[in-house]
Amino acid sequence: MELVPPRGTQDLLPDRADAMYGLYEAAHKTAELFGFRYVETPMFEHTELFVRTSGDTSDVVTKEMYTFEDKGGRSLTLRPESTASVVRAYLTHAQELPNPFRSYYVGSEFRHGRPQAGRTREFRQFGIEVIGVEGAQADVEVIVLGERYLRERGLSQHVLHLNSIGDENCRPAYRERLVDYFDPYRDRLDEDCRTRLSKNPLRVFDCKVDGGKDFVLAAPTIAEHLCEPCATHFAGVRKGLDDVGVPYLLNPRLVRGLDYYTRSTFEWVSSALASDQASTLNAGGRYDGLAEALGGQPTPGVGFAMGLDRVLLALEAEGAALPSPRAPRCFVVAIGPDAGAASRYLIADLRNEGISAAGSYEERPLKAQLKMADRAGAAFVAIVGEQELATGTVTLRRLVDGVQKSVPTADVATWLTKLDGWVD
RNA sequence: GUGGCCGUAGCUCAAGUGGUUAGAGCGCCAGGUUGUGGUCCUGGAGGCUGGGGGUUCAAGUCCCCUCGGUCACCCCA
Repeated sequence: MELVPPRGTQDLLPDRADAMYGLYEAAHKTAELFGFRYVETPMFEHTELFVRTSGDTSDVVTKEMYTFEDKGGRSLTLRPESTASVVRAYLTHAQELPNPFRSYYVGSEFRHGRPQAGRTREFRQFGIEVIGVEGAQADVEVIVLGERYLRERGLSQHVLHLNSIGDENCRPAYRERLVDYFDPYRDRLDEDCRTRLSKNPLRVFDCKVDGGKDFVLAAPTIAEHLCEPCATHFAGVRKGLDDVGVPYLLNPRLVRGLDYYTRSTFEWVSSALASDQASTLNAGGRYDGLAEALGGQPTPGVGFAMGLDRVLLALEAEGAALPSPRAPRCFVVAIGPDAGAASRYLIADLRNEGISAAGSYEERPLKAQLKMADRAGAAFVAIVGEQELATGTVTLRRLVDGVQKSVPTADVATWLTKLDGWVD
C-alpha cells in the first residue's frame, strides 16, 4: 500500500491546516460582513454543465476535467470551478432567492493538470457571486471585497489588473478588427498563437512567445472599441473604484478564454510569488452570458474565485503572519491514581467555560504527560496531583517560559483567560 | 497534456572515474531526574538508496520503464 496521497493532492496537517482553516474562517467573516450568503453546491456535477459553460475551446474542458461514469451510466465531473454550479443552482431556485443574490462559497476544486507549486489537482477556492444585477456598482463591490480580504490577511505585494472585454454587441466587431490587424503578421506569430487567432483572437495578447512583440503591443485594444453601454459600464466601475480608493492597473490585454465572460475582467497578481504561472491570487469578472449558456433566463452576474492555497503561499513568501494554530489552551496532567477523576472534572469545567482543554487518556508519569502537553501545542499545563488534591488547588504552568502558579481549583478558568498576572 | 532537472533515515544533506557491513547533523525513543516539557549529558532505534527491469564479477553510482517532486510551457485559482 502506497502511503502517499494521489498526485497533485496534499495532506494538510496541524499548523498548516490551521492556517487554511483560518483563511476559510476569514472568508466567511468578510463575505458575511458584506451581506453575502453562504452556499454549497455539489462537489461533482453533470459533465454537461461544464462543457456548456466553459465551451469546447477551453483547456479546462478539453483536458483538465476529472470526468467519470457513475453506476447509473451518467457522465459526472468533479467541479473544476464553482461559478457554473452557483448559477445553475440560482436558476433553479430564482423565485425563492433574493435579488440580487449575493452568494459565496469555500471549498475544493479539481483540475487534472501537471502539478506545480501553487497549482495542484485539488485546490481550494473562496468565491463570491453577485447574480441578477447588471450595474457597475456590483462589480465595484466584488472588487472591494476581494481587495479587503487580501489586505486584511496581511498581504501587500499584489496588484489589481482591470479591463473590460465588451459584450456580444461590440466584441464580435472588435474580434474581426483584431483578426484583420494580425493578418499581415501571420508569419511572425508562432503556431500556438495562430491557433488562438482563429479560435479566440483576444488570447493572442497573453501569449508567452508573441505577447511582447511590438506589433502585438500596438494592436488595437478592446477598450477603444467598446460599445456605448459597455463603455459606460466600464467607466462606472473605474469611478466606483476611484471613489473608494482601490488602486488598479488598467490592463487592456487582460482577457478571458471563455465566451460567456462580458465586460469587467480583473485579477490580483502577486509579485511575491516567483512563478508567474501561479501568481494570480484571485481572478474575477462579469459573466452576463452564462445563464443563457445554461438555457436559463438571461441573468447578469459578476464574481471572483480566489485561490486560497496561493494566498497561503503568498503569505509565506511575504513573510506575513499565518493564521494562528488552534492548539488546546490547557493540558491537564493528572499524577497518581486519585487524580484521574479530579482531572476529568477540571477538563469538563474548562470546556464548559469555553476554554479548550485536553488530557491524557491513561495514567502516565508526570514527565511523559508534560511532554504530551508540549507536543499538543498547549499554552498551559494544569497539574493535579496529591499535593493539589490535598489543598484544593491546581498548579498552573505556562509552557512558554515555565512560570508556575498555585491557584484554587475554582479559579483555574479565570487564570487561563487572564492575560496579565503571570509576570511575577 | 509537452519538455528540462531531480529522487539516499522523519527532515536537510554526504558517500573521487561502479568496488567490502551506505554516513553526519537535526528530529525521534530511552536513561541521567519515581512532582516538571522545551535546555544539557549518555545511550539506542531508524535505510531492500522511490518502485521494477537491464548491463556488470560487482550498481546509491550506468541504461530503460514507471511513480513522485520541481521548473519551463499549455492553461488557469
